[in-house]
Amino acid sequence: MSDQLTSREGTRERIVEAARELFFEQGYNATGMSQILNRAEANSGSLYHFFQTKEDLLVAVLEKYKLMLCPMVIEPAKQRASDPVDRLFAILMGYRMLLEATEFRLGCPIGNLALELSNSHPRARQLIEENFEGWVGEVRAIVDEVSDRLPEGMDAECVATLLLSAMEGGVMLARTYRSLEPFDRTVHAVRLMFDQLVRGGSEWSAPLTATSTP
Amino acid sequence: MSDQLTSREGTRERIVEAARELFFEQGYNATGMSQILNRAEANSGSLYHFFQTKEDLLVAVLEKYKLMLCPMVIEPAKQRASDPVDRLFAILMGYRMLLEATEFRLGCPIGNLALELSNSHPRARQLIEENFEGWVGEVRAIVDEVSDRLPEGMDAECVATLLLSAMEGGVMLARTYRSLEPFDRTVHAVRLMFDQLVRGGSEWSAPLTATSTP
DNA sequence: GTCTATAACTTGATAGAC
DNA sequence: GTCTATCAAGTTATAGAC
Repeated sequence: MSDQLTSREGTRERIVEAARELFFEQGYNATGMSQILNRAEANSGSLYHFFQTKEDLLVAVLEKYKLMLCPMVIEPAKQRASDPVDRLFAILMGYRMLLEATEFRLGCPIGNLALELSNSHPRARQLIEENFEGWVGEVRAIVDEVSDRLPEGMDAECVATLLLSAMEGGVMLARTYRSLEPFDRTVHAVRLMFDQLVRGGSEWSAPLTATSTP
Repeated sequence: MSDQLTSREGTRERIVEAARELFFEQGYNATGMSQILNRAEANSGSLYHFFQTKEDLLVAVLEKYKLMLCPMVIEPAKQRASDPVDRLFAILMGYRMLLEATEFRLGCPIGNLALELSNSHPRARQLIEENFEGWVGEVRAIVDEVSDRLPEGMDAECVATLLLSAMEGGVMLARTYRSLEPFDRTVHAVRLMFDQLVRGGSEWSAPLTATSTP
């Protein structure tokens, strides 16, 4: 760290951040390099000094998202709730808050790029996969805390994957409908099923097997 | 019908179909008009005779998808299963089959366009909403057949919305991972929760209230 | 590392003959 | 309704001075 006296890295970071915001708001193909340069207040020469192609810049954005997962998504949710199950839904509520605050313009930046680029940009696809994998890993770690209460045939990986799918789908519907209702309906359905699944929630810790009464 | 002797409508339909395929495979912004003309084997003059702008063509594609929902998605699934709950999951399996057949290149054409265009193309956003609304309506009608077995606090609209969100999220993950595993995990989790929710499936029709034993 | 100017190409869309 | 030719603007990327 601090290995070189040269370059405060200010310009590079400004460019990555501008690209990140614009890709988030408009998508990758709809965002032009000139637009990125405007927002970053940088010049073409600077951009292509750091990144050889537009796709290289996209890669840098997706690397940044991997670093942002915990400080921006996971930790804030953990601070808002202490019970494991509540923490899972606090993560989902983070996306709900963003949808509301931006009037449905912003949802999940990764999901945004996933469908647009998975067929055409292999390096981006790989990094998007790693971003999803990070999300599922963090969420699975929380689910693991209550995994003794999961019924047979259901493991923490399954639950975490469902939470990610439901979140991404719910965000997609909310942005399309410009309403929180489909997102809320999705989360409500998951929560209700979830409560039946990890029967009893945090108060009880009695492990459950196939057929049992509350 | 057959109101005019002129124009067999062949060209217009070829253009719409070519655009539909390319938007599905590549997205809207990544598809150029010239590419559409190539695939449709038509000329620029013909295209702009039928559609004033690229967005007008997109609108025609989304109108076509509304007509395709039942014959291409709902009815085939209904033919593959007779029990209502099985029919719901047969619809999801339709998307799984498409993912598999296209090696994860094609998932849901509407979800594809939803995230790309919801911020920037109001007319498209409205039509995408109508497509989702059609899907949820068809699925809700199936859920209604077992709605007497849903627990308190859960209605058919909620269940149908969860199924759409889970499908869209599952498709997104499968296309990103280039694997059916995340899709299957998602569906498996929903199915397990579902079976607990509409306890017993089609054999039993005993309505359930809050706390009860299997 | 940053600047300006611009190359090389593609884009969505149009004009006008047929 | 179809054709060819083409426009103006925008695209990603580069060149070369500073």
